[in-house]
Amino acid sequence: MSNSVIYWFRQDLRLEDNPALLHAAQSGKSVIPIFIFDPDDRPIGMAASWWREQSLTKLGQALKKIGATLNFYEGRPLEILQKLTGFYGADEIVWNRQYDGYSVARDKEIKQTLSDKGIQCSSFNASLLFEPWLIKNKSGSHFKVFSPFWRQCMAENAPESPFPRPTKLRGHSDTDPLQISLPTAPLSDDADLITEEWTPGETGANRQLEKFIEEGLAIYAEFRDFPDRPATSRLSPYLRWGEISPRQIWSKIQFVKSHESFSEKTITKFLAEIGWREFSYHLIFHVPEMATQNLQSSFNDFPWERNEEALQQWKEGKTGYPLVDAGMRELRRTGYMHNRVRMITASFLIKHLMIDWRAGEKYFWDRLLDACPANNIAGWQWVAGSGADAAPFFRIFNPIIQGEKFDPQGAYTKRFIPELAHVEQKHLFSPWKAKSDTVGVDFQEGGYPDPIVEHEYARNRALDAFQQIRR
DNA sequence: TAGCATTTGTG
DNA sequence: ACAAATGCT
Repeated sequence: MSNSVIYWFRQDLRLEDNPALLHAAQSGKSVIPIFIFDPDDRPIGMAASWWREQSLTKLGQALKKIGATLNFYEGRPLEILQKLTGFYGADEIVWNRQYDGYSVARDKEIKQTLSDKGIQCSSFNASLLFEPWLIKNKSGSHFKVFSPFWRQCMAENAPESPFPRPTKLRGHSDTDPLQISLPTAPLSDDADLITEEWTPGETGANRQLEKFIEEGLAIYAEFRDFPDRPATSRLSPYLRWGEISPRQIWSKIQFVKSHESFSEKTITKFLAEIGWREFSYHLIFHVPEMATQNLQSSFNDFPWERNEEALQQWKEGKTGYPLVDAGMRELRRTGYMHNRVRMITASFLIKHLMIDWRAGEKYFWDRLLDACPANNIAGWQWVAGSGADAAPFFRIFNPIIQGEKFDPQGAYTKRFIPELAHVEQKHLFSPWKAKSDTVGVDFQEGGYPDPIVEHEYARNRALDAFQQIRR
């Protein structure tokens, strides 16, 4: 009586555009939707855990409405799946693919082991517009540079349309003894702003996309780099857990493009950012070692500084560079950081403090709501210049100029650094110059710090280091 | 193969 | 204007 199918949720916490779930629903079998807390997965941080708990709760409710119950487990997926197929007499397991090294290896082992025992394992693409193995350059290998990669993607057939949400699932009335209840993931007190502007879950994701199209898309190309402007999509945490898919975003944007009057430029620019996400997954799939190793091996000789004190000051937003500190404090309090500021804070850690990008990557991973196994790694390597498009001094951001350029009113900076609320704009990004004036900045013990490193000195030191590792 | 591209800063 | 290296066609 093999008439049930196990649906394994991972990073696809939605019902719509979910090919594996649709496949399960259409099989006619009873569906057992499960989520497994895998102890071998890279541990996620507090904010991300909170998000996942919220999202899983919503998912469970949505599944209930269409007739199925979401079950939770903790342990090695292979063992759990093996036991569950036995318990439920399931002859099939379905899931949507992941692309990082650990997941690929794990899923492959599961597929092999269980297929040998007569369990059919089917996987689907639910989180990318283009499968990484389908995009190749003229010499037949994977792209290492974004622009030609995305150009090639755009030359491919348009991505598939989103799959419809299943309207009814045949549930299963039995329960098994392995189940656990969904662990709660509370937030600490200093993360007070995290819950303010987010609604995790599929409904929240779709609302966020609507909101972005209404309020952000038109000004996206012009203002996406201004952290005080509501011009970015803020879809990253939803994309992280698959509460919305790139296909859904793509299709919605195509619809809007043909029905409303957005400029070609702003739409192209936004879709290219979805493209950067695709590119990150493409890279991590083809070069899984990049999670811990420099893409460019010459970087293995880079003279990184070991400086725990500076690393800590960076983490706490106490470097003395207002825009860097504002970004790091935004991250600490909200679990989010604006994209432009991510590049600036990352650049500061790597170039100004000469601290290994992996230390920064880990901290972002631990703190970000949207910490993504592909984007976080690729983003840090991009800033480090340890990838194929290395261009070191193209990417030593001047934190003072960046502030003046992208936070010209100082609203973003002052929001997260109240100590600087009364500094006049011309000194906001170099407040040490205002010291002699009576501008009301407290530089005393516990007040706003002096720069922990001088910009010009740091820039030259970094350039020398890059010179050292040149072949 | 030579030209193009490449989320910038400095003088 | 110039600071460089690499991938790509």
